[in-house]
Amino acid sequence: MKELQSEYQCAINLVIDLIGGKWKVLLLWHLNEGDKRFNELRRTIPEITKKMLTQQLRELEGHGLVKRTVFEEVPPRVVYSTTDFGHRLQPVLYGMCQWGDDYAEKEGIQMNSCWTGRDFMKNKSDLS
Amino acid sequence: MKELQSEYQCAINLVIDLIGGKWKVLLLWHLNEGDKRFNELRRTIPEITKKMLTQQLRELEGHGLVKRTVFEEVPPRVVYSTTDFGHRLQPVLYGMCQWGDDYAEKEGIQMNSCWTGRDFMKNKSDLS
DNA sequence: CGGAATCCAGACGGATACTG
DNA sequence: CAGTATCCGTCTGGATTCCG
Repeated sequence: MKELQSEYQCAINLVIDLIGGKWKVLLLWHLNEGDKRFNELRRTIPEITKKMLTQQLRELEGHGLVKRTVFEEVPPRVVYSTTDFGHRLQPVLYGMCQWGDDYAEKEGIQMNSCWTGRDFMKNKSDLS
Repeated sequence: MKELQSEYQCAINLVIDLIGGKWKVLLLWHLNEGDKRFNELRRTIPEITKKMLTQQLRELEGHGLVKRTVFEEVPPRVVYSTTDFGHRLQPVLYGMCQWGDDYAEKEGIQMNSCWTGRDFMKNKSDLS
């Protein structure tokens, strides 16, 4: 488990320690859609291994960005969701996504089935 | 040099490839304050080694987020700045910083001299 | 001043086997 | 189903030295 420092020069450094790395932002993004089970996340992100998924979810949980709920059933069911604080990151993730979309368009990079910034926008206006 | 994929599942993945890692977000954040020379960046971020600084700046340049300008003088002078597109990420970085500040406050983490989201806010209202 | 080259440790990530 | 445990290779990042 990655320990935070007791002191930071700049908030950006803290943010990098909290959500840096290859998977965390992606996990938070997908969890913002709604609660997800372990294997549901694996299907959503096929490239991640069980080991990495467990590890990253545990760190997010440890830093209070993700909540892990265990239902004592057989077979066991575990549901992951963002905490209120983790959820507060959503506008930022959304901004990142939009910026990424713009970059992809500018550079002619193909974007696939996944939930993108534009989809999100469309979805929001559908709701209103 | 990290090559981008020709196709992405999700814009977030593209964004991670563009500005992921330990240094890029921090560099873009500092470059948004204004153009900076190589050793100026080193002083701003004392923990980064020359190798990493060069490497990360080159990748940012290669992806069109940072511009590198060489002045043919003795001693040589090289100035780095954000491109227009790199600059478009600023609101996102600002949002990250604010969120990080909130986290630090919530968790009682000390924040130091560096340019933070709040400082930025203060600065903007000073200008207006 | 602004790098490049080299070497090395540790983090990251894959495969496989096992478990309540 | 939702993990743990272990082994192992790759690869990123850090320290140091050298260079025009």
